[in-house]
Amino acid sequence: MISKQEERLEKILSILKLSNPATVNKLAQLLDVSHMTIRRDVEILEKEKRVEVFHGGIMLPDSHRGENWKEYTLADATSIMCEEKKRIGLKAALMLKDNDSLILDTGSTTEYIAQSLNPQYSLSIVCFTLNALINVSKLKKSKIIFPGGYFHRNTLMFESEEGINILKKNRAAFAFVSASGISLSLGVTCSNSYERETKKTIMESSMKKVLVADSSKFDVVHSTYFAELQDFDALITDDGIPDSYRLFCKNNSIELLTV
Amino acid sequence: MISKQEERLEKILSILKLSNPATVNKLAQLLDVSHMTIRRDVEILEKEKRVEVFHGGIMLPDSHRGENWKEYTLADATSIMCEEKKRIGLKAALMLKDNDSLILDTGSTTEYIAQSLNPQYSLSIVCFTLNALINVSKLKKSKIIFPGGYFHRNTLMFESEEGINILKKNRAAFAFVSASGISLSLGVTCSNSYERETKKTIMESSMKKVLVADSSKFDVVHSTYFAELQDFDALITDDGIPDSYRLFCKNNSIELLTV
DNA sequence: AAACTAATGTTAAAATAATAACATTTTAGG
DNA sequence: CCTAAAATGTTATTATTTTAACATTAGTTT
Repeated sequence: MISKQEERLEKILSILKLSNPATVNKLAQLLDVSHMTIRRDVEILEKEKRVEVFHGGIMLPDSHRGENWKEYTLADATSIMCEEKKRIGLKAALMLKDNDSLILDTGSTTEYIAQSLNPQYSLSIVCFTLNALINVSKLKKSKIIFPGGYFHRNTLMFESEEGINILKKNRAAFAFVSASGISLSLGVTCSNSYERETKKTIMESSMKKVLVADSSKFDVVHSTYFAELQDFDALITDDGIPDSYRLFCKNNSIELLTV
Repeated sequence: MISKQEERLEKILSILKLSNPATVNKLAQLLDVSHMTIRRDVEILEKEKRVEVFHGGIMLPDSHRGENWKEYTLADATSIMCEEKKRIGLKAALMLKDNDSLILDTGSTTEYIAQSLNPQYSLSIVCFTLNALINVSKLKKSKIIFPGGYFHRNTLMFESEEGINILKKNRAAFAFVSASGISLSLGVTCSNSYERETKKTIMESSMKKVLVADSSKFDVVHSTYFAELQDFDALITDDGIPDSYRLFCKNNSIELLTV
């Protein structure tokens, strides 16, 4: 025998699937019971982790929706320089106009670019990471090229010799390149040697090369060298960077955008 | 000139992307403004249909959320033969043991295979579609190879000459191949010509070739021919298939698994 | 810099939601 | 059919959120 309550629990979940979140009163009205009954039901569902409750509403937990991004993102709201990265990403996206082509390098900053791209534009986008791919695949009007290869779980990057060959066949108006270290004396570096060939090829295939990096990356050196700062046409960062870099950009006619 | 308010509006949307829904107070605290400022901002966003407001919180409308996982799946619970496909997918996944290698073809049935793979196993997986990739990327112990290339939005498939080359470098114990038509006289067919090269190469690179297809695909022909039924070592389907195929499998020592 | 305007902040009152205690109804067992 | 227990409903209280009116601050113009 199935109890009335069990039936209601399922009905509540069904309702939530269709309109998430819902209020206690709405559920009470729909199921024709008092708000306290709904509260008691919801309490059970919450203990079983089947719903999440907050003041004013009930909703399905992330895991029961498509929303469990955490698996596919490097962009963590609690991470350092998160706000700066978001601003940098937005600034980069705003450089583009309809019908532009771009190459998106790896990293969390470039993920914010992907999130900020205008869905109304018909862009041509090349990218290399699962997090970027998931974001750009939503852009219905844009053409997506994903060179692919072997998966590196920590960076969510795919890379291969053949992927490089696909990249070499393509050209882009813009390349948005990330870095984990930028130094005036030792150049621009990243953390993983497998990134090097891709990054170098990105630079060779694009017209306007834009370095995107928050200020924590400056005067920092990582293991793998892939470019000099003067190889870039523009730099988007936040205003925490040392003055020496401002001067260097001025002297080398690198467009400096601080957000 | 971009106003402070416009900046905040974007920030609010960014925050919502990462934690949906959010309360007015949370936003006020994060953005370091008063709750009234947030309210006035949210009012604007609501008028522009960019957020939805309810007593106790603000959230992104469905279309702007990660919740629309429909973007990344071919497996629609309301589609025909859905239950059969799920059972076929599970049966296929159960053929595997730890440390096995496999190639996952395109389609909704193979998506169910991806969903059914054992996360405890250390598998080596090659796949070609975004929907499969999103599922297998969760398998933390498995190695993922994604040949990549040009994106076809309707099938979520990526394909390219270079992708084929990556595939040729790899071998797998199992290939799970899908089809949109199976006929004794006209062979095994799919709907898109761009799938052909990939499918043929999958067959060449794998030891045990398993055709996965629900019974609605039998005695059906589609535009692109890529294999004969006897090229397969096993067939997983439901028991709605015509007897002629049962006989054919027996005569050609194709292992027939019905679920 | 003064005056004006727009934006933001403060506060208190009103509306809504959550909680708790108790009343009523329903259900199951004898 | 009666009783006890469980489930549900009612009501009052408390907590939270929303609204609205007004005060303050920041930005612009002259």
